[in-house]
Amino acid sequence: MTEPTHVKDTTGPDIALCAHATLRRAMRVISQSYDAALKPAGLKATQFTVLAVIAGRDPMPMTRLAEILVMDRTTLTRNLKPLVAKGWTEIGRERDERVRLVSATGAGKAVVAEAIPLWRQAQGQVERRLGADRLSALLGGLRALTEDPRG
Amino acid sequence: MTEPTHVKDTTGPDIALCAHATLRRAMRVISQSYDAALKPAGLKATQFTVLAVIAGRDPMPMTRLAEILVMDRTTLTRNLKPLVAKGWTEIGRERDERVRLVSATGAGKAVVAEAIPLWRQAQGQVERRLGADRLSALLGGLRALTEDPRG
DNA sequence: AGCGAATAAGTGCATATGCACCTATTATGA
DNA sequence: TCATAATAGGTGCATATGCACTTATTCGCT
Repeated sequence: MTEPTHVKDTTGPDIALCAHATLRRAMRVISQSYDAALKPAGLKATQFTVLAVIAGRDPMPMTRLAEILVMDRTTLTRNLKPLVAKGWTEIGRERDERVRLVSATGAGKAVVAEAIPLWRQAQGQVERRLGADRLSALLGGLRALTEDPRG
Repeated sequence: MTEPTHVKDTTGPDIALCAHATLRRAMRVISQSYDAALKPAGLKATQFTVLAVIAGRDPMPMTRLAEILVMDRTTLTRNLKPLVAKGWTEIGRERDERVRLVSATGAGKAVVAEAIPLWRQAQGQVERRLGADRLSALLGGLRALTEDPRG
């Protein structure tokens, strides 16, 4: 690879072409949109994502959940804290004392159910904005960015 | 960080279709890639973005910089702290005592120059992965997501 | 049985993020 | 001029993020 990007001056690369800067900027904007939509349910967007995944599955080890969420294990540990504090998530044990089994409580599943229509609002806004096709292509590109080259 | 895994959810919305979850997941992966590439320069990816923008412009008020970066004003205040602490950024004053003028020091501009080849590495990886056309389309979609509907 | 490797998870540190609320300064208008 | 609004910015609180390091438990092998 010779010239991956075009940098026209000596002061810096064009931030508009930077995949990281563009992603992070979009993430900030979209997060606020989803956070606002989910506010009536008392959930942040990130918490909704975690809780929705937990709610649809059997209790599973932290590391497994982190894999599913493509999230650092130690980040997950802390992201679960407010969910446990609110009684939406439980941390259980099994024979192997090293393992923590994460699961959603009844209240947790109820909150997810309550939040789904709110989530749909935010998701609908994005869809209307880009169009279903463009959004689908966008998410596909993001997934391609995220996938393990070896996987 | 862990490897991506297929997510199938029978009770809630499919997280794979959620714009927020997909964006955030991609952001985590890409951030780590850029952070790792920029590590030799002693910069995080977010710091590089801020510093690169500052370095290419005249001193400007915090609020103006926050607008350019599409970043919350109070987030910017704190993001500048480590940059000031390392002597890469300066906060100046003008006649209007309310205003803080943000600018890059000589050392700050030097660090950006040092980091640009490292940034190119990370950017090149992403380009090779998706192809220039797909990456261009992806970033275009992300910008469309970020833009103010009212212009 | 017992030792070392592997595995599962937590902590310390530093940064990133944004809302609600606050202070300080400047502009405005009766 | 002075009360008030508008503007620029900071703080407190809570969460999100991940690397380096640590602890606890189990596995594998001899």
